[in-house]
Amino acid sequence: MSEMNTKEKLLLHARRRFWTNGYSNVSLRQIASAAGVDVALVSRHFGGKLGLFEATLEGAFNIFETPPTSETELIEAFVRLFTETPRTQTEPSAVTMLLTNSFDEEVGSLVRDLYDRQFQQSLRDLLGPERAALFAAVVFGFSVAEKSLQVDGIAAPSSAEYRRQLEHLIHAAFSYSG
Amino acid sequence: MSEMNTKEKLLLHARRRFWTNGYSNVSLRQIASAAGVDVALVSRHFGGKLGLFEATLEGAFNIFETPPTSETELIEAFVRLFTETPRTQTEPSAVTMLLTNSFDEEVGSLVRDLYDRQFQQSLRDLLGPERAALFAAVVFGFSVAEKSLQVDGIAAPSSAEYRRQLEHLIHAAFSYSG
DNA sequence: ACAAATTGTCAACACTTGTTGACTATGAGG
DNA sequence: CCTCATAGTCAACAAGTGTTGACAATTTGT
Repeated sequence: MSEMNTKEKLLLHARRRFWTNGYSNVSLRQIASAAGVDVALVSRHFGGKLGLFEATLEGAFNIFETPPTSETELIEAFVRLFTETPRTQTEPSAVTMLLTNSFDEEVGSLVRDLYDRQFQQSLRDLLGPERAALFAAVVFGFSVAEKSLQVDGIAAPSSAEYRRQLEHLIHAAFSYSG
Repeated sequence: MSEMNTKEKLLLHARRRFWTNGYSNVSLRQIASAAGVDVALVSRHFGGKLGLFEATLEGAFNIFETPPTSETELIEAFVRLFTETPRTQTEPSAVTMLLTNSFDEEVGSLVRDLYDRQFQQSLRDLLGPERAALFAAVVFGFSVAEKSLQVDGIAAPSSAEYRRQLEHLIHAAFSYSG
């Protein structure tokens, strides 16, 4: 970690804190301190707090090596986004980022638009609006119950049981006929 | 609204702002200003910011006239909690409150504990941990997709179609066998 | 080696935050 | 009427916010 330059260090810790605690609940001094760097360098490298946050969104939903063509391919990638975390196990996932930031007054619309443009849109094109919506609802509900409310009875993510529960509901979403 | 005393006015606007924007994202001055009241009166009447927030949680999950005894009764009440808002249509719902506050560092555990103690607990007792969890996941997913991400394809709440979509997924959650 | 651009350091800025204390109504009980 | 607790007003506080400018250090290009 010491072999990163300042920009990378800031970006790493910014993503960690912004994604898990929400944009408005994190101060630049907290991030800079965690990165072992002066606060002023944020404005220098990223133009300000908002610029730093936007930089953390780079490739947030970029989970395809190649754009998906079939339903199964897209669904598989989607499930992967929600069950795995981007780098290590301790890093917050893109789903957590959505839950903590989509309500924020300053970056809420930014985050929602990004999600819709980079993800929900392709879901809609492939599945149609109703099934795409139910699909997203199911998969987000799982994340909320697990990450946000920490409801008992939901298996640990990345476990086989978790996938089984999730796929059961996904199947239900697909069997919906408006 | 002018026939309310200061304490009631503060409570009303505090609930509105705390529940829709999250505890840390709202300042006492915003609330006091919206209520047309001096800031210092918050500490006078509620002891401080945290006391005011806790006061807004009074009866947040209190949607039963009488405690539910059957599954259908409990499910009905649960669906009502998620599709209706407590007072008027413009007031934030308890679900919104959970989504905006359960991640907060200062009040997150408070809110999560309250939800579990006052709601998920009785769900678990009646349905067992797995089905209770899936049930909560389904119903929360709906709220996230609608309120937080504003996904297209999900019908407006309190519409018949919304209930139909929701009940379809709920039925799926109940048909799960671990 | 020199000049120039980039990167880092430090202190200050204007502003907002929650909270407190002194002071002034206001109104009820003796 | 006087007293006194409750309610409201106002100004200040220490702490924390994002951002900026002046300066030093370091790296880069020639």
